Amino acid sequence: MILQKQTIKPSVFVPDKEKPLSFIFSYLGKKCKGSIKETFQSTSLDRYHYMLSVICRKQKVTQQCLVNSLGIDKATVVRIIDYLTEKKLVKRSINPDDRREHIIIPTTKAIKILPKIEAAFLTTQALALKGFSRKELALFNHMLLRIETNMSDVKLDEK
Amino acid sequence: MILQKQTIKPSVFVPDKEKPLSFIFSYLGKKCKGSIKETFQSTSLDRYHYMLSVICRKQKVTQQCLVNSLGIDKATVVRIIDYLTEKKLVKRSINPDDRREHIIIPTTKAIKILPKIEAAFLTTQALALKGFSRKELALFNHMLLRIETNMSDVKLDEK
DNA sequence: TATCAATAGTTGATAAAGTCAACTAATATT
DNA sequence: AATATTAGTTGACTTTATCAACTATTGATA
Repeated sequence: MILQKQTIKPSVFVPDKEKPLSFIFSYLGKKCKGSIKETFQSTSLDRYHYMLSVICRKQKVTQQCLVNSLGIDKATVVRIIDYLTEKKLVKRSINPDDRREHIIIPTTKAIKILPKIEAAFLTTQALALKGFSRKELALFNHMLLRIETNMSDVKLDEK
Repeated sequence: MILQKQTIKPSVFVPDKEKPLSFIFSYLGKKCKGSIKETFQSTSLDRYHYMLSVICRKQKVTQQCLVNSLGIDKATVVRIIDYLTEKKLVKRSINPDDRREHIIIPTTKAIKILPKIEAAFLTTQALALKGFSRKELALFNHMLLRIETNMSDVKLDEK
């Protein structure tokens, strides 16, 4: 007879009063990122998918604009743009109307992989929200929006 | 007359089809962590609030147990426990029933600040979910649970 | 118009948090 | 008794972030 050792292996996600929202959100965020990586198997880009999609979709994206869009530090943006430039996915271009600004231009390579990135977003979303009715989807989205509004004055914690 | 320059300053959180859940969750997670830090102003602990609360509340918490509870690498757990030990908030104690296991024991100092940590969790939660009816709260919680179940097979992305 | 303040971006030093592989010690399996 | 597995540790490394100091450019103002 095999005596299975009784180890404490609690579920990561037991809903109890004590589990803070910070953990739940961060945890689900990591899960979603993991899913996107699984779906978007590409040698050309292993991270910064959302950043690149913003660059591709918006017009005249400056680095400061990305700071505002993503809520990250400008120094971090510099390094990410360096990385994407190295990968030949974007180019910096000085704005003639304000020579301080660097407009980030996606390359054709980036434009090409954009649909795959967005497909990965949709696949992940479909996986996460599987079983949600149309009404529930709308409600959930609205709830997230309300939460964001409620927390708009709170500083981000980037660690 | 002051000519206000028209910069592109989009809201961080515009709900559109293209904004991936990964970003929304991570973003709200950071917001919540920021709120907890704001609320829990303490010299004794600036991070790992949730980790410490799990240690305080559960019985016989081993490091492996924390790996399972928080979904993080065992090497990371080692370093966090080192940090908490240095701060005199926990102690390692070898389990006599299985001398491989280190049971993490909270100190009285940790037990003392636990209510403050939990109060910060509740304050943040109240802020985030402000305006939610009792019914909506239950629904939201249930939706998060469904999402977690949907994604249980997906690997985490720890970056 | 000259001066000063503000803004966009860069850089360097540093910190936090994670990875992976190799390792020890203890326990479980066969 | 030999081997496999598990818990924890360590070292080298990577990613992602911070902050402060810096340049270049533009805006405000006296």
